[in-house]
Amino acid sequence: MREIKVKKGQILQHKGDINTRVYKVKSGLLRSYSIDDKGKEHIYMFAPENWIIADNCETSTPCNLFIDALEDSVLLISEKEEEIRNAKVKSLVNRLAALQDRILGLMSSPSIERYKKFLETYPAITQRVPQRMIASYLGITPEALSRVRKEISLEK
Amino acid sequence: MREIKVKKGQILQHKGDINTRVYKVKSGLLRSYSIDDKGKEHIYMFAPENWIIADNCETSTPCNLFIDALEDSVLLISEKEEEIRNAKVKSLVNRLAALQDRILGLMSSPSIERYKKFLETYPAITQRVPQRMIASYLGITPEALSRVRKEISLEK
DNA sequence: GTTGTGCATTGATGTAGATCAAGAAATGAA
DNA sequence: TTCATTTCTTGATCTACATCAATGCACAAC
Repeated sequence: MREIKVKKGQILQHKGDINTRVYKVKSGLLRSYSIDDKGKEHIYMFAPENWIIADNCETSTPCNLFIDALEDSVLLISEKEEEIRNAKVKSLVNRLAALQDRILGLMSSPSIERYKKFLETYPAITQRVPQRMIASYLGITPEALSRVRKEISLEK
Repeated sequence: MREIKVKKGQILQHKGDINTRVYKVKSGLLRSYSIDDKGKEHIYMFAPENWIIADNCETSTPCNLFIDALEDSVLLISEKEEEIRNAKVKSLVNRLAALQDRILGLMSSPSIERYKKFLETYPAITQRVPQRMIASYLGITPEALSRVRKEISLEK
């Protein structure tokens, strides 16, 4: 378990790496994302202070995700094996609950609802990343998010 | 931890219930699903033999999911608290990995790719449930799945 | 200052998949 | 068996969101 500092833009993990590390964010902001066949980025998660981020793939298989820093950050790095020994079941179950919500949202809610929920759930993130990244997290294009925001502003 | 038998169609858990139970399937097949504002069902998961199924919500809060039996089944019921004590971190991490795949698939793959992957990943389930339920799991309508299947049959 | 470079917005058009409606085929019950 | 119910398919139309393209803005580098 050691501490490192990374600069904004630095890539910690590439897709295809065999990476056995887990990152805990002490300060700053990381994200994980995939790049699809057409070269499009899809953000899987944001990790601000006190969050833990890693690819959930098997310890020995190549990662599916990239992880990089959206802000200058300070991280604690630990090995997955160690993490598996220390992880609290409770916090994993909470994470399962969040993913369940995300899946059901993707299947049943239109983009405007997903965006409103994001604003409620992660108000701090909204201030810290460009809108196109929120769009990517929501599974829509920046253009679509821009129109959603316009529609919300007209509702008021 | 007790064993019960349930008939096909029997509902084990309603959305809104405070349900602290976890079901392990000894034989048969369960599913969990939500119903959205427009009354549409969205299947969250299928649980065949040896799978564990439950709503991932907080122990004390109302569930988001329905759980029912798609076949006559034999189940082992345990309490969530007990389950949290006994759960293996490894199996939870595997589940996280599966959900990660599902989310990235919903965001980046067209329905035909999601269906092909489903066939590879859960070939047994395909034989046991009506197609409209697979459509529901994939986040598309039965009509759309029917057309996807037609397209696949023409590819060959 | 000027000249990028990335981001947000807006408009025009395209498309995957939804919805609606009708038949056909399979399944189950009496 | 027959009748009813559910499931699957097919066609016509609709819509949410994507794509493509142009413009305006902010902010950083020089």
